[in-house]
Amino acid sequence: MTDTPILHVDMDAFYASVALRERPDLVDQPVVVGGGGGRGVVLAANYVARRYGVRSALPMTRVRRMCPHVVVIEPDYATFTSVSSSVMETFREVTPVVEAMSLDEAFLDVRGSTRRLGPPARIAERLRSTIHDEQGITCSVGVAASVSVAKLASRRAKPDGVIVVPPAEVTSFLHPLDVGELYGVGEKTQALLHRFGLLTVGDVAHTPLRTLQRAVGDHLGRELQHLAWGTDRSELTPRAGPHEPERSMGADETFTRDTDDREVIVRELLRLSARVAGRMRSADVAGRTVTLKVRFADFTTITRSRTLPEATDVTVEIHRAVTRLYDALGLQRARLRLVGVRVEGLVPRATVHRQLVLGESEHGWADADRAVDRATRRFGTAAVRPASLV
DNA sequence: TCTGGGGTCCTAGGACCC
DNA sequence: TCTGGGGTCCTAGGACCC
Repeated sequence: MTDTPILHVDMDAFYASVALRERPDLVDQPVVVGGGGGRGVVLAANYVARRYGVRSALPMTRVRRMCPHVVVIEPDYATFTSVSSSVMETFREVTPVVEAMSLDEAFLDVRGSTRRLGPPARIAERLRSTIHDEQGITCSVGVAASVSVAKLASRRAKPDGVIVVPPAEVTSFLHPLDVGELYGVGEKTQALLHRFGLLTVGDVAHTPLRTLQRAVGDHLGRELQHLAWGTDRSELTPRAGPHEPERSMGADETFTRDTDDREVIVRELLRLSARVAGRMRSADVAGRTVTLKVRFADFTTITRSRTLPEATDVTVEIHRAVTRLYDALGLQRARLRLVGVRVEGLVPRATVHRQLVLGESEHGWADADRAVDRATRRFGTAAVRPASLV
């Protein structure tokens, strides 16, 4: 038995590390993976680039100013996904209790593995060397009794290290940290807590629950108190992939240039509706609530949603719903930066029984979609498009 | 030439029902 | 006639995570 059964394994600069396997000549140069053109942001930066202050989510325009000789590599998701699958397989050779958080990180519960493989720290090193040998990338591992402490430990261990935080050391590890380090505390909540004079995790730990809840709300207040004492969950939910099954599916796209042209916008909504509906059909789900997202040139963002009488996975129906929502906004000359389409309330398609309204005949759009799906599978996405997109 | 795209969860108010 | 909870659904926004 072990008192630190939770491992958090996190690949170091995952996308950048994978990209650099193909370009070993670049390892000593600042490299970022991300959309190079126009309005992209950094997906991952290697550690050389980080010395210039380059971080994930930074606009590429700023990156080029900070580090003019940076090398920008376009993301190759197919490769990222396949490396991720192999890494997750490696995890499962250690324990069946793996909770994947994303392509590049997962929690492992090794309670059942210590008899066979030794203490958690040894398991962590074994994982690290296997992944390094098989995939040519490094990772860091945090080991603790609970999920959030393990996660903070892996961050501290980066890059290419392991940190074990035994129960007796949890508070001395956690309490000096800034509140912003806690999971669920982002920029806004950090600023709020700082304004209340709560700077460190220790400050939060020693604040009465009621006070905390008045500041950040009932739910988050309680959550923070647990995080601050390391008494968050230690049970994992084994999951094969990052999200499974999904509660919503959506797609959005930033225009290369802001636009107020209804025709351009409605056509983009069709493209996005087709993308979302297609993914819903391949996942065998349908959904009732359709949401339009609009981001204006000044970056303010609004959403408008509509719940349909019946769940759908039909491109034309989703497109019709978001187009109505868009028209109902009554925009005049407002320039849009981004539009998005999302369908929520997903249920297995098999549970959806369409009731045809009396007097309304089946339009055949669902059949048309399935024909498109078949053609797409045979000839690729470029082969079949709605007429207005050709 | 600032600020992507995929998600999840929480809050809060109003409608509606019991 | 006045006063009430509780629960669920819908909508909009916001914060957060990777």
